[in-house]
Order: sequence, then structure tokens, then C-alpha cells
Amino acid sequence: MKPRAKLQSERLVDKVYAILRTHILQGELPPGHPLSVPELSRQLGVSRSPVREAVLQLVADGLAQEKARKGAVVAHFGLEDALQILEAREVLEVASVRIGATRASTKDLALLHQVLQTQAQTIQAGDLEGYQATDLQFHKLLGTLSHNPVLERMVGLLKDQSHLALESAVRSLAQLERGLQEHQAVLEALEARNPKQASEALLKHSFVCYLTYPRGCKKEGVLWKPTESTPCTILTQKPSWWLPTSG
Amino acid sequence: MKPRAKLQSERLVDKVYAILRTHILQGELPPGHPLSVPELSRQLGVSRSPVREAVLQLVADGLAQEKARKGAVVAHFGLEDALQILEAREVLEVASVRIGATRASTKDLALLHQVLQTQAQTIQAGDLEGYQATDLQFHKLLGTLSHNPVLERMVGLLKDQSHLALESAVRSLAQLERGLQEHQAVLEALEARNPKQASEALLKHSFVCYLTYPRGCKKEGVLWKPTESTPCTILTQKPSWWLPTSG
DNA sequence: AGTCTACATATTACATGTAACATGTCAAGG
DNA sequence: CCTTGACATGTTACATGTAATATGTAGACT
Repeated sequence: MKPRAKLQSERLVDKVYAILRTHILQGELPPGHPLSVPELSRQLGVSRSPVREAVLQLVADGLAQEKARKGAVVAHFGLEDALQILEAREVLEVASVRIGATRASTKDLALLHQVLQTQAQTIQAGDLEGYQATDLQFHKLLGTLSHNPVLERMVGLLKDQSHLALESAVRSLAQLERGLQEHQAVLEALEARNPKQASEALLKHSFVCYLTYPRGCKKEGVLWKPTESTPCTILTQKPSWWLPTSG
Repeated sequence: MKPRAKLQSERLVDKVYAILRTHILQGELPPGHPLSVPELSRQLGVSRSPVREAVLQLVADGLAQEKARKGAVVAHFGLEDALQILEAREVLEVASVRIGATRASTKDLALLHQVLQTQAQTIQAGDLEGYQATDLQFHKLLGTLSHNPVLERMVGLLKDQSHLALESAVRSLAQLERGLQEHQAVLEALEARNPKQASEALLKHSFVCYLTYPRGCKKEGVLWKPTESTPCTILTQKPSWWLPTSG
């Protein structure tokens, strides 16, 4: 038995989990990539036990998918999965803010003010990275307004999942020669003088744009209005955010 | 090495998980009870590995709580935790039904009709157990209306958690000699001729009743109206369902 | 009595051994 | 050509070994 290094107060499981999670969210471990326990344990220089537990944790958090006796892979989501995740995320974030409106402390609001001030400075300085950082901070703070750790945790999980889902969905389409085939489909429909097929083909392509910047496109629904008569074939039903929520 | 029984298509982890989950939800493993991996492995006649993974799964699903190097226990929730879980559950169930209203298939609705018909029969027959069974079916079906597996899973997890939380919160107070101390607190306040303290004491006690039947009490808010001027001391802020949702 | 220490016990956290299972290759046989 | 099956490879799923760590308890000391 080889004597291992002295036990820290931190557990190896947590370290391994953090490493894998970071690599997945950074995109270094791409969607669909197998998470082989022996392989990872070799690469990380630890035994298989903590790696196994970390992978299980990733599966439980929705960042990996597992099939019995076939091992786990980095979660790869299709368009439908991505939309479902975004829908769930929206439900929870909206609820979180709605509750927060009556429950947030003045300190919470002060913090939000402070972040926005910082963000204003980044704009003046033309600091794009800083802007994005404060944007993340702002949204993270929004999630805490409800003072409900149960909601907070689920919002956090869905944030990671949607991040991965966007990357996954975009990439899975991007790998189809960056949408070339979609362009070809549009052209084919045009050549066939088929208006419905052409508009549907373009709509399908536009989903990629929507998925890339889901938050931004929602406010300006202009591009989507004309499509109501020809619902997208990807979804059997329109998602909830298709129309402005009535309540 | 002792040769183990032939491998089934089912995994031991899943069996152990199912057993533990059932026992927890049935109340045979009470909240706070330690989930010792060696002990359970002895009782179940399997090795520690599958037990460990099953316990981790329980922790991930919120039915157990773990502290580093101290092991896991069956989740025990306080009043505040229970309210937070119920709040999250309400958010998700309401959203699920709202989405389902536009997305449910006619088959879904037919199934719901069928369940209600069965339930009507149970009422006529005076079959209380059957009534409760159809009640569960109905709520379970409601969760599937959104056709969003992400939402469905979270609703399911929160359903289990709230079940445990109610048992846990009620039991934790019930163990305080079944609310005797709360009654005493009310009496003390009365003897002190302190109206505010007395009403707060009774309100605190009433929470137990609310927690026991959270769904039923909400519709008739009569008992709660007078308390608005004297917010409950348990929560720093009123929960979202205190007032009818505006949106 | 009250507190400390030393020991006993039990458990976690990690490491490792191994049979069942999945998958790819490759050659023999239809 | 297509299918089949033996073989090689790699992994999962389960079992078990062990040092570090937490906890309870008896006895020594103040």
C-alpha cells in the first residue's frame, strides 16, 4: 500500500468535482466526451473512488449523463433539451425575483446598486470583460433575493446546465458545417418556390441565434411575430415564452 | 474473495436507493437518523460501495444531509426549511400547470378526466384510501402536463422533500410534548395581559396546523387575515403565499 | 466536582482487487 | 458480401483493505 499524502481538511472528491465542473463549463471537456473513471483517475493522480463520486455528483447536478453499465459522458443537449432547460430556468428566475421584490433587504438592494454603478463604469471605460463580469454578478445577486436556499440552489444548477446546453446545442449545429446545411435548406426551398418550407427552414436556423443570446432577443419579438402562423417544427408545442406571459 | 451472486440487469445501487428512499418516506428511518454506510451494508447484506453511492444519491435528491467526515443523516428540516421547500414546490407546480394549460395533449386531459371519475367513485363508496390514491395520481399527472422533463424532475424531488419536511417539522414540534410548550406560551402571554405576544404565540402554534395540511388551509385564509398586523416571528419576511399572488 | 488525557470504538475517505459486462477487431464460415 | 463468434481491450459495478478522523468513556490530575 502506497502511503498517500496527508489528509487535508478539504476532500479530494470536492477538488475533483470542482476541476471537472470547471473544465466542462470552460468547454475543455466538450459535450458528449466520455468521463472514464480509470482514465480520469490516472490523469488526476488520484484513485478511482473520489473520481467516481465526483462524476456521480456531476450526474446529479445535470452536467453529465449516465447510462447503466456504459458510463457517464459530459451532458450533451439537443435543441429540445436546451429549450426545456431555459424554460425551467426562466420559471425559477422570474419567481425568484418576484418573491425577492417583497423580501429583499435594503442591503441586498444596496449591493445591486453598487454592482450597477460598477457596470456603468465599465461601459464608460469600454471594458467589455468587466461588463460581462458585473452582468454575472448582477444575475447571481438576483438569485439570492428570495432568501430561499432551495430556490437559489436550483437556479444555480439550471444556470450551469443552460450554459452547457447553449454551448452544446450551438456546437451540435455548428458542427454541421456551421449552419451551412441550414442555409442550403433555405436555398432549396426558395428554388422550389415553396414559401412555407422556406420560412420554416429559416426559422429553424434562427433558433441558433436565439439560443446564443436567449436573454437579449426576448425583448424584441419582432423577428418572431410573423412565424406564429407557421410554428416551428422542432417543438411540438410553442414554449411558454413564445408569447408574453399573461399573468 | 467471496464470489457474489450473479449480476442482474438491475444494479444493487438502485435497489439500495429504492429501499432507503421508501423507508425514509414511510418514516421508518426518521429524520435525523444516521445513515451509517457500514451499518447499512451489514443490514442489507451488500458491500459498502453500493450503499455509499445510494446515500450520495439521497443527499443529491435532498432526502439526506451530509457533513464532511461526519456522515449523512436522514434530512431533518426545521420550520423555516419546510416553508422554503413548500414555497419552491408551489412555484414549480403552479408554473407546471400554467404551462400545461397551453401544452397539454387531449390525451393528458382525458387521463385527468378518468382519474377524477375514479375519484368520484371512491367518494361514493366511502373509500378513503382509494380517494387518497387517486389524489396522488391527479397531482402526479398535473406535474407531467408541461411536457418538460426538467420541471417534472424538480417537482418530483420537491414533492418527496416536502413530504419529509412536513413529517420532520411536525414531528420536531410534536416531540416538544405535542405543542404543550406552545400552549403554555400562549397561556403565559395571556396571564401577562400582553395581546401582541399572545397572538404571536398562537400564530406560531398554528403554523403546525398549516404545515400539516398546507394545501387545504390556503383557500380559506380567514384565520390568517388578522395576523397581518403582527407578522410571525419565525420568518423574517412573510412567505409569498401569504397574500394572493398578484400575477 | 470538574477538566484533561489516553485509550477504545466506529466511521469516513481514499485506495485497490476483481468478476461481469460492453465493444471493437478480425478471421472463419454461410 | 454478410454474418458469426472467438479474442482482446477497457470499463463498470461491486467488494474489500487501511490510514486519518470523529466520538465516547474511563481514569488521572488539579
